[in-house]
This record gives sequence, C-alpha cells and structure tokens, in this order.
Amino acid sequence: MTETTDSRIRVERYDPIAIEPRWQARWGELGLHDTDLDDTSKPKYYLLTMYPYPSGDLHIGHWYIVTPSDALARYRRMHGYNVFFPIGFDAFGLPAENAAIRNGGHPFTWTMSNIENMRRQFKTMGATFAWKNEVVTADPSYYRWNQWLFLQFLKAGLAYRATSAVDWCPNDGTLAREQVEGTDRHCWRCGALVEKRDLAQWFLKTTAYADELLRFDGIDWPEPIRIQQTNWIGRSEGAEIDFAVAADDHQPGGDTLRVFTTRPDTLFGATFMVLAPEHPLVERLTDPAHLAEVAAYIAQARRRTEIDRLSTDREKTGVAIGASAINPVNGERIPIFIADYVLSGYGTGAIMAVPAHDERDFAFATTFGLPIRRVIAAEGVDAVAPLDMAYIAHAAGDRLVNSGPFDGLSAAEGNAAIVALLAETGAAEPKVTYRLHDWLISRQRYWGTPIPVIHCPTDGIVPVPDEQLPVRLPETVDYRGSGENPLDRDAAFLDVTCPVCDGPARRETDTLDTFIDSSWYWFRYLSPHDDDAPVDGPMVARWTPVDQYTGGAEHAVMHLMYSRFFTKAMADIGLMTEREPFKRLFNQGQILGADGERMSKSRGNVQDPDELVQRYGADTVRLFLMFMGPWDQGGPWSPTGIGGVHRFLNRVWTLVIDAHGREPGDPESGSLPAGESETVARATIRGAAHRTLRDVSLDYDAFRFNTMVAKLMELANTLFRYRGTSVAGGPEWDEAIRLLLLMLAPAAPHVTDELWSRRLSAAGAPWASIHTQSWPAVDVAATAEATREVPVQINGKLRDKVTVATDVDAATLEAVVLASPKVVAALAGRTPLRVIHAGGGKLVNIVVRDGSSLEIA
RNA sequence: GCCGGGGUGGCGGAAUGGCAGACGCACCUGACUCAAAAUCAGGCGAUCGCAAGGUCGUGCGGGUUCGAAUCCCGCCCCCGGUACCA
Repeated sequence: MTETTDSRIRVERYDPIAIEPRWQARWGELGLHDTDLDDTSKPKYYLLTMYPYPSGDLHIGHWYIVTPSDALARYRRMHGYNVFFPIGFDAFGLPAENAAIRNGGHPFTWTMSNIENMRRQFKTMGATFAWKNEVVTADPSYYRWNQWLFLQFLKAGLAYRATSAVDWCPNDGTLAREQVEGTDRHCWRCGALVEKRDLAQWFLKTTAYADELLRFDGIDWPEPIRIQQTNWIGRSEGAEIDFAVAADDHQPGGDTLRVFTTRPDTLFGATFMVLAPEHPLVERLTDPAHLAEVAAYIAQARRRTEIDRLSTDREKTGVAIGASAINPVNGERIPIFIADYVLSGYGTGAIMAVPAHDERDFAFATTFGLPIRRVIAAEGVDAVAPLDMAYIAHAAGDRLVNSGPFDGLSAAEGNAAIVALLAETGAAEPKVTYRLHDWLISRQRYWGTPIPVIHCPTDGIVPVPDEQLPVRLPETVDYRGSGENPLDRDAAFLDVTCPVCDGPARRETDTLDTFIDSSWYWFRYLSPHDDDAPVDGPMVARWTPVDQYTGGAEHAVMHLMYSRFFTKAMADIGLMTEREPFKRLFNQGQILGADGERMSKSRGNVQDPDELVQRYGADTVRLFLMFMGPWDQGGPWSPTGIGGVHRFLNRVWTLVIDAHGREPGDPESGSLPAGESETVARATIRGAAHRTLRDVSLDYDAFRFNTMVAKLMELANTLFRYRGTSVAGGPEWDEAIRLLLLMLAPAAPHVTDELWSRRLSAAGAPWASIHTQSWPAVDVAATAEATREVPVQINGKLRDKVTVATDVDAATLEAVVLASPKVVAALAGRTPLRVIHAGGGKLVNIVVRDGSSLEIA
C-alpha cells in the first residue's frame, strides 16, 4: 500500500498475527491460567470440558468445543472465582493401534505426537487451561491408578469374571462393534467372516447401583439426558414365575422354567411359552424329532439377531421344541417354543406368552396359529369375542376375565393376588429387572490399561500386589500386521511367578475399556503427580463435584453413566463422600463437515483451524464459532460469515485506536445525528453500553454466546455512529469503550488485552491485564429510557406505533393511541369494544367487532 | 417402531403468549478512489401499488386466545440415539 493523504492510512491496523503470540506468551509468564488449588480466599469454580481423544484428525470441532468453555472460564475469573479449568488427553484406544498396525511404530509415539500438536493448537487459540494439571491416560502414572481402582473394586466385590461372547475374527482376534462390517458380518481389515466366541471376561457391577443411578439428587442436568439414562437403565417391576416342564416321551419333566413378567395379572392368558434360542434348557428339553429343526434355528438366530436388527417389525420366527410347560395357576399344558424375539440377556431368557395382551406374542400366535385368550376386558366387552390386536392399554374399568377365581378383580388387584397365591408355594416372587447390564470392561487389545491379575494354576486368579503396580505395557510391541493382541505372545510380559505360591503363572492379557480412564480423570486433575494415592481426599472434598461440565450429547449414556457409577463406587471404597461427579451439565452440539457428515480424515471434510488462524487470527475464529448459532446446536461447518466477525473486531479496533477519525466515504461522518443534542447523544451512548452489559451478562450465564456477540456488535454499531463527533472521546464514550472491551475480553482475549494495555499506557496508568479485571457492574439508572415506542394493534394486527413517556399512565397512553390518525383511520368510525394494555402497556390492542361499523356507531 | 431434538428470508440465525426476521453472510445502490480492493453509508420476506399503503407469510391441517413462530390436538418431513427388554 502506498502512502497517500488519507488520514486513515496512518492509523495502525489491527494485526492479530502480530499481537496474539505476544499475549499468549505474556499470559504464560504471568501464570494467568495456573490455578492455586489451595487458595480458599475466593469461591471455587471447577469448569470441566470433556478431554479430547488425540486422534490426529485435529479440526475445527475441537475449537468449537473448547472456545466457549474458555470464554466461560475467563468470565468466571472476572467474577472473582478461583477457576480450575484443566485439560488432558484420552490417550488409549483403537485408532492409535490401527495406525501402529498400518504404519509400524508404536501407538505411544503416534499418540504423543498428536498430543504435542494439540497442545500447540490449544495454545494458539489462547485457551486458559491449567496445563500443570494435565493428565495423559496412557502414562503409567495415570493408568497405574486404573489398576489400583480395579483391584479395590475386585476386593469390594464390584468386579467379577464371567463368560461372554465377543465378535471374533480368525486373523485379527476380537473385534470392536465398529470393526464388523456388512450384512455378512466380515472383518473390516481382512474380510474374513466374523464369528462369536465365548471368552472369560471381566465385569464391573454397574447394576448394583441401578436404583441410585435413577435418582439425580442434587444435580442439575438437562432433562433429555436424564430421560435417556433412565430409559437406558430400564427399570421394570414385575415378578418371576416358575413353570414346571411337563413329562414327555423323550424326557421325564420336572425341570423348572422361570419367566419374568411385568404382567402376572395376565397369567391365565398364557397360551404358550417362548425361550431364547440360547436358553440352557433348550438342548435337554428338545424332542429328538424336532432336533434338526431346532438346531438349524439356533444357528440361524446367532447370525440373524445381528443381521436384521433394523427390522423390528419383521415377521416373527421360531420353532416348537416338542415339549410343554405347566401353567402354575391352572395346571394347563402349554407348548414351548424358541424364538429370537426373546433375548437371553434380559430377564430369565424365557417368557410366558400372553398373545391377547402383548403385541409381540400376538404376532407370534397369529403366525403360528396359537390360541389367543383374553383375560383383561373393559366393562361391557365380550370376554370371548376374538381380538384383532393385542389389548395393552389399561382403562380404569378393566377387569380380569377368564381367570378363574380372580375374575372381576382389577388388573392391579389381580396382579397382587396372583403373585401372592403363587408365592405361598415359592412358585413366584416379586422381581425388579433392569435393562442395564453389568459393564464388560475386558478388551483383547494392547493399547489400554493391563488388567492387574495373574492366573496361577494353583491359586487361580491372583491380584497383582499393590507394590508391583503399575503393570506396564511392554515398550516394544510387535503387531505382525494383524489386529491380534500382541500381549498374548509376549513371553516377557506373560510369564510371571505367582505372588502367592511363587510357582510359574501367566499374566492376564486383557486390558481395560478406555471408558474406565474417562470415568474418574477429573478427580486426578486435582493431584496429577501424586504417587501415593489415586486422588487427594481433601482436594476432592474442596473442589468436587465439578461445577460445570461441558461436552457432546453423544455421551449421554455411556460416559456420563459410567462416571456416575465410578463416583459412587469410589465413594463406597472410602475415597470420597461425594456421590455425584458433575453438578451441572451442558451438551454442546457437534460441528460436522461441510457435507453434513462427521469430520474425519478419511472423508476429507476436515477443516483445519490453523489455516483460519493464520488468515484471521485466533480471536476471529473464536468469536465466529460462538456467533455461528446456539452452542447446543452444532451443525455443518461453513466459513461463510467469518469475514463479518473479523470486520467487527476491526471496527472495535478502530473505535478504540481512532475515536476521532472520520469516514471520507460518509458525508454525515463527524456530525451528530440530525436534531440530536450532545446531551442526548451522551445519554444514548451510556444507555446503550449499560443495557448491553445487562443483556450480555445474562447471555454468558445462559451459554447464549451467539446473541452475546450480536449485542456487542450492536453496541459497536451505535458507537460507530458517534465516532468523530463532539461526544467521541468524552467520558461516556470512554466508559462505553471500557465496558465493550471488558465484555468482549472472555471471547476475544488477545485483541482486548492489546487495546486495554494501549488505553492504560495512553492514560499513563500502569499496565494490568484485562483478564485480571473485575466484571463491571450495570448502572441500572443509565439503562432507563425517557420515551418508548408502543405498538398499536387493531384486532391483533399492527396498525401504528406511538411514542410516549416511559412512565406514561394507562389513561394517557390510551388517549394518545386513540388520537393517532392512523388508528382513527383504521377504526373507520367503529367503537372499540375493548382496549387491551398488554404487558403493562408494552403493547396496545384495540378490539372492535368485525363487519359493519354503522351498527355500533 | 420407540425415545430425544428440530422445521422461521437466498444462507447462519433472533424472537418461548404481545412489533416476526435482531445480529451477521450473500446480494443491490451510493460515497471515497484514476480504478479496483478495502472502508463507510443506505437498501434487502413474498406480493399488489407511482406512492401512501394494502394483502399474505414461521413444515401442513384444525383448535384455544383480544393476540400464536411460541400453547393444545392431528399429520408430514429432517437429525441424533436405540433396537422386539416380556
């Protein structure tokens, strides 16, 4: 650019690339973000953002998650809180292993280089993380405590081993759900067909806490999340009822088949019984004549349950096994089937089928021509008339029918009476069942926390003694290009001596689910370098629960449920008294690629933030991400509009640096709006600033960052109108600029600190960071306006607006309204039936009768 | 299917019973400039009208209300989660 006579050129331009690194370095020197956890002179505020997975797909989504949280941290600091805003990395998991298998190398190397890059990026965005408290879960100093906690849970009876099926590839070993592809269920790497394999695996007893997890006492979580967790736990009250197996030619009978039902009142309507294909008694009870068919069905079901999960409403399938059960309440013999709509993992894996009152049983009975007997009927309904669909809904007048001695009872009464009767002989007991399963924590993989137990031929399962923790992952790993767990063939890792008998023993090679890592990491942030204990009790008591947790809604059930479970379990082994981890929760939305899909390298839709930062500066990117839309919404990424935000920061810069400048392109520039006195102009500026402060504070508190930015833009627009006029640079102007910078500081921290320091130095005052200033107080008197505009409606349609004194009384307002020429014209002589002063005179609505005006006049 | 979220200008969005479209993008016009860019100012839902102004308009259909994007009933579509839970 060449030198011209234009006065604007001499004014220094906003150059984010030059100023941002300077301020980041300065904050680092000052230790602005290090939290003194021992400082109790200020109220504490624990702000937690879900720690990221160091995937290598570093994208704008990470900024979208962190930027508003960082603004919130800064905002809270300005309110005098001792804010703890830590960060860490969820560093174990599959992608690191996949990269290692593909490219050779070690998952650790891959992970740490990604982490290094993410640290750098988080620093370029100006995030005020407490880096001294950083936690990396793949570090032995972290995962040793996973192991310690596991052993404590084992001791407390909260961890156990049981057999469970996994998806198994003959070449690559155990596969995760997302590694099984296609309807034929093949391995994603080698294409081999995946089979089910039963393995002994470790579980945590999450179900022991099911009822407590259903209570959300003292925590302020969004309703949708609570609903999702409640549904996930899926508590059902009912009863377990024993049916005896009837004697047949091929088996003597007498076995007990226990079913779970929520509707014991419908027991007389049970016309057949269905077992899950995997039910343990199927083999013994099956009539040899049915064996081939049954075996074929079982084989088919093993594939089918996984293949057609999508088709809930597909035709019911099943086969009879050629045996019968005896209904305990009336001695009736009913046929036994196996069908894949009964799940082995829920209830007892067996049901009594009541087709008249259950949709699925109805469909099955219809397909197989089985009897359908109504046992619940509304008053006046014919008890023997055929049903064309299952009758599920309860009506108040419903009564039991076709139910022997229980006829005429209500469903609830029948329920209680039938269970009570059968309970006398031990054939029934009330039972609560949960959909929630115990947490399967075994993973047959290398890159995770080794489960610290030893298998000894003599002593069985032996916990690794505490003093031998951590059980470290071997530093060399040989994947041999396959997904099989390399620990299984690592002799140095495998071969150990039993801590009990000193005999040869074998180390457990399963590692822990990475959800274990994320189930307690925020406690560890409080004492990340403590080698003596997983958590620091007094610190935990002082700092937890977390005041505000932010993260994606996709974690509604898994992570957020496991964290609650862990907190309760940790409390029960005496580590803390608090039983809930997060007091408040906010779920931000997710930024998708421009194509509306999740951002990932393989899709090629990743937006790299570095590019944008180099072009516009971090402050612009931060502000744009907040301005895009409501934070809980997310959406496809589009950089359209980022220029507008950049323009706004340029305008702020100009306002501060060059209050007296004028616009050559605007003939009005430099003069007050037509007819406006200086006094009015000063009041306008002051009022605008304080009203903005009032509104912006509320927006920050409610996480409405998009409207927060919009209101700051409005204020800047107002100020711009007065730039170069006689009131620019005056005390009201100065105050407005001060407020504008303070309000903007949490969101755009670099440019505001730069401008703040320039103002201080211009005023000869000593430098102090804007980020150590207090949030300003609203002058309520300044927000008041002398006049206001009142919209006037006639029959709900806007016809005019009148300007009146703010404190106008209702009678005067009505008189002014009715005298308005436009209102008179619109009324056309009709007499108002009613005049409604809505919202204390905020709006006036005149109601007139439609039709002819003459009859009223 | 069930659960949760949503549907507003060309686009992102604002307004949660009271002025629909704040703020911004894109676009148009003007100023500045030799010119362009940048910058500044103004305009910008649709439709009828020279204008003043009118009419219509928040997925669709009904309802409640003086007044509905907002509340209620029925339906359609999109996104996320889940998968026959007895």
